Amino acid sequence: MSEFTRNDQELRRFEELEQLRAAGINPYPPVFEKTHSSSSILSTFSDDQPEILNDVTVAGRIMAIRKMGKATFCHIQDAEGKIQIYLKKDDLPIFYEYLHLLDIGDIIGITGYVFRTRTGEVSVHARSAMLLCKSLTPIPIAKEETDEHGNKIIHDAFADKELRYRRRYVDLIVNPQIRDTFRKRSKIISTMRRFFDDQGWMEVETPILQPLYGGASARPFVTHHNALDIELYLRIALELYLKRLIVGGFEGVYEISKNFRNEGMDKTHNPEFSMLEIYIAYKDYIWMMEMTEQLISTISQETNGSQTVEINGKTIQLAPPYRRASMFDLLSDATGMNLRNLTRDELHSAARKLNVEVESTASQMKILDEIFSECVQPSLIQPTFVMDFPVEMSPLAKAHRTEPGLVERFELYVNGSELTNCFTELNDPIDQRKRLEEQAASRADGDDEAMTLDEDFLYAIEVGMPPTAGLGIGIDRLVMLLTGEESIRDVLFFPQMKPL
RNA sequence: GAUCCCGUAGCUCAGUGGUAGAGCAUCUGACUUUUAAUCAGAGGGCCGAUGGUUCGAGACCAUCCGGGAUCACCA
Repeated sequence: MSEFTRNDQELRRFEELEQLRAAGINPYPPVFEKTHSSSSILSTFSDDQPEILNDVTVAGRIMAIRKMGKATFCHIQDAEGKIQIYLKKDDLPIFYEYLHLLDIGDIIGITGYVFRTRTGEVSVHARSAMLLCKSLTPIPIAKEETDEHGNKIIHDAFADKELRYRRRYVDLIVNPQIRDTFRKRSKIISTMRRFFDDQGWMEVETPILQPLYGGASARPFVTHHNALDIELYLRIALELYLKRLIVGGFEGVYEISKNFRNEGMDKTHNPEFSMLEIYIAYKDYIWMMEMTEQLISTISQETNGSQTVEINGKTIQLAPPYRRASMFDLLSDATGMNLRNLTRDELHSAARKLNVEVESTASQMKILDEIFSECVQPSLIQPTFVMDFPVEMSPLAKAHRTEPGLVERFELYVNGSELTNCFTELNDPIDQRKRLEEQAASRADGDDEAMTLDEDFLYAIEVGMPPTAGLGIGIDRLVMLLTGEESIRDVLFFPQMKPL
């Protein structure tokens, strides 16, 4: 980036690097053996028995230097936090000679004993010190102050959102509190895996590059395979391949992986995003509701040590059971109208009465969806299973066992947004073909998000899939819920950005 | 795609028509338990880009580029 226009601070660091090399110091040694982390020292230290920590070796990035002539204090930051280092010229005659060549951002290793300073901070008094990595470009310096009320004040924080996303590695150094979000993300996914593995369900991998895409309504990314000279699509969902594996005889399979959708970006959409999909043979969506409750509450407990989360002053209760309500009951509760089995014209006039704006060309499903999004969805703060959708909205879900025109499907809403999607999977090959042919027809009519007709998938369903329940969870949104982050960009290390 | 806001030093920001500023960071000096260390001094800028108005533009106008927020699209 600044490859050709180094600023004065960078140029000076290059000079320092040469001086260090000239002095016989390797600025990039290959290995360093730590014995302690910053947090382990801080939690172990005892004023009564300081000798317990008489010989510790720590390493980290220099975040602050306070030089006082023949003694210097600095703070180093490692994966777990910061600790103060006390460097005294008398104890480190050689290291102290080139201390002036070190900067904030450099990584050093220290061996010494732990003590408490006069002002009360547990610190490492260095007996030896060495440079582990010379930093050639300055990082923004955030300074923290604690005022008389104990409030933490941060000065000169690295706050430019764009730069923070583009240079996440700097963000992670300078704003280490965001590491917690990503630790939680990792914990959420590992807890999920363990939950499934404990049940004997198998993690699988299916193609990302697909000759046909399906399993959701979305526009795909297109790429090209040179050797075969064909177009390939980046998958928009995992569903159709995972169902093929249920056909193949596995009775519980799941995949946690990226999906790709070629659509707009905003606070809840990134072009690539992480999904869990899981399919369990011989189960239905009622069973899957209970499983989902157990899964979400377990993940919350493991991640936050609690089954409630606070978001914008709202306390959200994630302990089971969750409210269950049919889509049309929720609609009639919210609007005072029965919207089931209405014609398109009737739905248009209902939308007008409700002040819900819809395009004049909107289909029945589109209008229902709009009314639901406007009138019902924002009120679904506590976890709610919204059940039993119109068949036209769900071409891969099984017809409802008692309600004509509906399918056995639920979406779990929490804090006003959709978190999961589930159905009793359609395994009637005749019905499945009919539904996908209808999709193909609306596709031919210009709906470029309607599903494509995947003959091989239909063949698999004809071979025969046992009764099966399937569940999808948007991992990023789950992470947002459990970390309180309001933008998907804040739960992705490297959100999609426009190229510079 | 629409509307609003933003773009000035490495970072955070001030500067509403008259010689480019502050704090931190950086450099020099002092200081052997400091902690936003302190004290004394110094360097650092194509004010996002281009065009215009003006005697004079960082500021006003236009266009463009980049970003943010809200909305629309999108599950």
